[in-house]
Amino acid sequence: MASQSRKKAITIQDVARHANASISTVSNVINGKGYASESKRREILRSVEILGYVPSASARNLALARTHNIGFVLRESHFTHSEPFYTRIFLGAEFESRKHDHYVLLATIPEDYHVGVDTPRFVRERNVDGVIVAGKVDTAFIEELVSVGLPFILVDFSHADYPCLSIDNRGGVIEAVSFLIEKRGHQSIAFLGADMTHPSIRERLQGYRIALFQAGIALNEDYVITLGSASPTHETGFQLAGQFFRMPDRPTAVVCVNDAMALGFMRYAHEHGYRIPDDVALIGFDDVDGAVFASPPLTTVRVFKEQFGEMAMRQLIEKVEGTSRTDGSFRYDRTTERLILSTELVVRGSA
Amino acid sequence: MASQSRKKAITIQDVARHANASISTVSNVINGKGYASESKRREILRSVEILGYVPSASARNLALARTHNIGFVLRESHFTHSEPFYTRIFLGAEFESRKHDHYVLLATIPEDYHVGVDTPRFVRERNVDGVIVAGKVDTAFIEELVSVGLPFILVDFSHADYPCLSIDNRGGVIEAVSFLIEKRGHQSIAFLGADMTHPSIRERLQGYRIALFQAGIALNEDYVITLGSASPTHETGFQLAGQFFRMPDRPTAVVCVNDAMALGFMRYAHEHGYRIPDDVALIGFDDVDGAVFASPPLTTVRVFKEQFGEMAMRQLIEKVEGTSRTDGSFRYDRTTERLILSTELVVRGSA
DNA sequence: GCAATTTATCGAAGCGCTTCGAGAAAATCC
DNA sequence: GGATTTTCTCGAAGCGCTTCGATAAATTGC
Repeated sequence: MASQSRKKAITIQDVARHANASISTVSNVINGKGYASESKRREILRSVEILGYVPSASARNLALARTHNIGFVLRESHFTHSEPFYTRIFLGAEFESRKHDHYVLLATIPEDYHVGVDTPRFVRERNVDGVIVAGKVDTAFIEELVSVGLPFILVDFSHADYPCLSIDNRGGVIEAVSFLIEKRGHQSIAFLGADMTHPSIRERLQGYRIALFQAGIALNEDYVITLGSASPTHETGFQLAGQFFRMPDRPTAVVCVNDAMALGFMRYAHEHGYRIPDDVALIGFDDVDGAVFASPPLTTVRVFKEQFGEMAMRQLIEKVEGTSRTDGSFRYDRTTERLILSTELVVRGSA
Repeated sequence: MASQSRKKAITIQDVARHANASISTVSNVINGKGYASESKRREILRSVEILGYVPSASARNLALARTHNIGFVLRESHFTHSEPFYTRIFLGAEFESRKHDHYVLLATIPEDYHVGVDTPRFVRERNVDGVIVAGKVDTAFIEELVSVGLPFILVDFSHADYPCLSIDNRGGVIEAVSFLIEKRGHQSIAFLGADMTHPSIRERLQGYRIALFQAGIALNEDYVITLGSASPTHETGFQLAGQFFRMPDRPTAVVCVNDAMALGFMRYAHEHGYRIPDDVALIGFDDVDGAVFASPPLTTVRVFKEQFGEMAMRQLIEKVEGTSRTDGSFRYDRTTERLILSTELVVRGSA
């Protein structure tokens, strides 16, 4: 039965005794440090093998002041069971961490963060070597990390002063809008958004403006339909859709700031007899799981969420380990330590 | 910048010095053990406050031989990025663990497990207090856990000899089939399945038989359409749908062993002009994310995945902590340490 | 051939915490 | 009031590992 008590494990002591060597020599051999004669080394390794010795993580952590754990922090509201965006970033990070022999510990923090009170346990207990901060969080938290001296990287939340990894929001929307203009011949395109103070969302709006500019289409501010304070949810999309369809001279295409809103928009359209993409072409952003199941399937800007998490983890671990490297899939700007992950336009039925 | 080196943290030493007490007294006060005069206690607590002391997790782990970590193990193939079932169980467990001040470490093991080689790092390094095993895994692994003496609980994989938490597969299917018979008036119902050696799947088939029996409907073995060796995937469902529709005297309703197959079945039906639920009523099992987006939305037996993980975590932590309790949402059988999580029939458009 | 290195090996001092006595002081008992 | 018992406080010994000298033996240099 599994209820039997924990077995007393083999320690380095046992190995030393068995190999007729000192503890320090065993340690050296295991970690490939210092000197050791071939004979001794062999003997020790053999003992390790025979006894099935594996160093205790706890002891090692204490001695080295290093845990091989990475913290992953996001806002409580971002980790609801229904919202898969950050969850998938988390999974990507988790996946990557294992390749590097690290574990990831998860923690959420409230929207209004209070230093000390809300500090994730693992940072207080020094149980992580670094932390990944996902999404928009209270800057107080970030400053706390800085003051504690814990390496970190921000994901999906750009901040001028700190290392961060963000989506190419601007580029993604530019691609979407350009697609509507060039491939689908739209000339009047609306932009639906919410929570307009969020950096990522501002960048998306910028992308919209830039794309129009590049195409030589004058910006009509009426076509930028937003609900500044609300969150960009399904519901908000539904609401703004109402506003959109009541416009006297409405655009022939819509770009939503994210898929949730696009799906809300779509629902409104369905319920009111408008046809997509015939009456209005629609493009979202994120490529959430539901996008492909919508009818018509939603054309959207895909964000590689798992890859996003993986990359963040890789970056962070490199920093923690003190090395630094780059691979082809992202741009690296040494000076500001910012990485930008590119997106991909997924053309489906809605546009 | 975040690249500054780690700050030297406050230790129990510092507190002792500051409070003019011994280390052991500080430790006692903090952990509410032993004796301490009110004055001393107050002074120590004050110092803790002032210095912002938090015990180091690593040191505590080493001293207590306890990590406050729980391992979560599943098969590699079960944690692919696209299959959300176990992922959600994991998330549920993760969520629950945080309530109990535990962290969860994840690991995957290959299908054909080799003791020693494939052993998750955290069990070898004694970095967890217990482990949750999700889904069907090689028994060699389970036996290894037993031999190491690490408490564990199996999730979604019933095994007579070990503590486990499983879905009420039988009951779920019984409810589905009974619904078809009683509420929808079906008299001939097919069962589509695959991987028939899997315990959970066998139980579902059992449920099918029982329900028919209860309704006094004779079992027609031709209506049990299975592909024993294959996995119950979308593709398999599609394939078996072909077989189903070619039957001369085909049933008016189908119960699939899971949603993936049901969805595959549905696709076949669509592509071949059969209408659901008019030509054939369809019920799945699992209630995956995509079920609600199908057209028509899939009627299915919902499994509360997050809750599943939560419950497993709670059970395990209780065991680890040495306590034991029950709450109303599940049946508890002391003797075999088995929990069965009930399901819920979600009636949507497909039946 | 003898000083200067390099190589081997080990003991001991931490890392930061818990816990087990032991010694004092205070409270309780008849 | 002296013997017990209870309360208080602390030093010291771990937990299992790394690492810093120290010592000794083997190599090297000229």
